[in-house]
Amino acid sequence: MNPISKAEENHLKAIFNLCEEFGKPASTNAIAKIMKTKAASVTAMIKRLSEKNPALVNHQKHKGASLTEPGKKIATNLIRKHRLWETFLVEKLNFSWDEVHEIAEELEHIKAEKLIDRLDDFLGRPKFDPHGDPIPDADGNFTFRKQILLTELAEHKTAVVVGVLDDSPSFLQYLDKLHLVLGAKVKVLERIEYDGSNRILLNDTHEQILTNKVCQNLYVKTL
Amino acid sequence: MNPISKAEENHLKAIFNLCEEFGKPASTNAIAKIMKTKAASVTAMIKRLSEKNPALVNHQKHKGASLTEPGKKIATNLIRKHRLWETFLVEKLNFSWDEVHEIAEELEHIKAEKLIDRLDDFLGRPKFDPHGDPIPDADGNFTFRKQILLTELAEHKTAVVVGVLDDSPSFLQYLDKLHLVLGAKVKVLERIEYDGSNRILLNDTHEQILTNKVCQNLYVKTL
DNA sequence: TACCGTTTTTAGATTAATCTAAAAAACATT
DNA sequence: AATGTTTTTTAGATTAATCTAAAAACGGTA
Ligand SMILES: [Mn+2]
Ligand SMILES: [Mn+2]
Ligand SMILES: [Mn+2]
Ligand SMILES: [Mn+2]
Repeated sequence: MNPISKAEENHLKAIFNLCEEFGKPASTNAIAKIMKTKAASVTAMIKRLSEKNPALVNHQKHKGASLTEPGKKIATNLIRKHRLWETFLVEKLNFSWDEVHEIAEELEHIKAEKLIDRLDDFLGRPKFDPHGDPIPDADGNFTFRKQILLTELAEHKTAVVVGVLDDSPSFLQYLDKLHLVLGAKVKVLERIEYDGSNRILLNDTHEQILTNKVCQNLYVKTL
Repeated sequence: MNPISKAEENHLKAIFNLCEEFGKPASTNAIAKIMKTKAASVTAMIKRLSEKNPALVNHQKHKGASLTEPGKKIATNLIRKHRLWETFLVEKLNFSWDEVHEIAEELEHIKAEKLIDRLDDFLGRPKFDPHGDPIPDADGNFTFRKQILLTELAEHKTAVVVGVLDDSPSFLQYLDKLHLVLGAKVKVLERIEYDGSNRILLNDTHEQILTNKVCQNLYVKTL
């Protein structure tokens, strides 16, 4: 019964992410939305995953799904693989940060522990991926980093861009246009009350306006 | 009807290789053997592939299968991907030549033209893979190289190892043990009539005996 | 607490990819 | 040409992964 299929892996990852985000079991509907399938299909999948040996998800009817320890192990390993491949694509193959997610979505399902460990070495055991998301180590431990949204940075304070909340291609491309790449230095010169937009100083040199929406999706770390 | 599945791709590759090797349509049984399935399953798959739009295989009942031009395009592109990934694994991730086939068997199915072209660039557009097999370019053209089996090299002649016919891990590992890697220089000192074994001089320094079976699976190129 | 809208599950169907067993066709050998 | 063996195809079944439609359960509000 063992080898885990791509569909099963993607469900596990969806459940993991939803549980992390909301701190409670993932609903059938929410999972279906991520998987681009229907709630009925998710119910069937959850049933199969919870009957695996060992069980990969916990599930009581109408109460949502969460992962067991073996399930979490698989999910974090998928995230590890996804983020390492994204890093490879950006660092070694010169892809831009908005192009790599889709491809990594496929590469993450390649099953060869040795491959991913060698890739990790080749990349110099990076701790964060091109979007600033932490890459779990082989044991599933994430590196925690104190970060806040740019909307939470006090006026007149300076910080460095370290990640994004929204990682959609359109947002990432827009950030490129604004020169807001990882590592960029931003100082909040003025927060405009009227519409929540922010006048910022970029890399000590350029002044520009960032909408509230942009600032709500940018993670920064104070110096 | 379009996106081609992994199972379909593997069948196309099997048909391509069989047609190349024997110069005639591939039999259901031969394909089944490569795919590790049954003849009945292959018949079903061939039917589906020949009813695709465009058709990928030519097939008349009881007469074997061969590829159409669109089918050949897909097959050579798979071979290109397989061999580029093998090269990546050996050159960049320090895998040995006997470990890479299985992993490449999975990686070859990742669908992203840009990925494979970038990988090709990253590797320096190699013409041959770690087993000495030619890597087709993006248009499907293979680099031809004049090569013979070591059994065909005349006594007292010198040549360089450029490839293997058998690429099974056990043979490759045995070659490593014999220091018969790609690029090694071999001179046939004596061909022993009794059992077809060969006394050779390796890299101008070491003398050793190679069985007929080994020599029948080693490609060399005269200087 | 009874009702109503929403969410989840069940029931039943479909498609791809495989299997086994049986029938049909092709091939080979007297 | 007749017969027997091998190969290929057909028929029918199975499993994973999905769907739609209907039934059941849940949760909030009157
Ligand atoms: Mn995925
Ligand atoms: Mn990422
Ligand atoms: Mn393959
Ligand atoms: Mn190879």
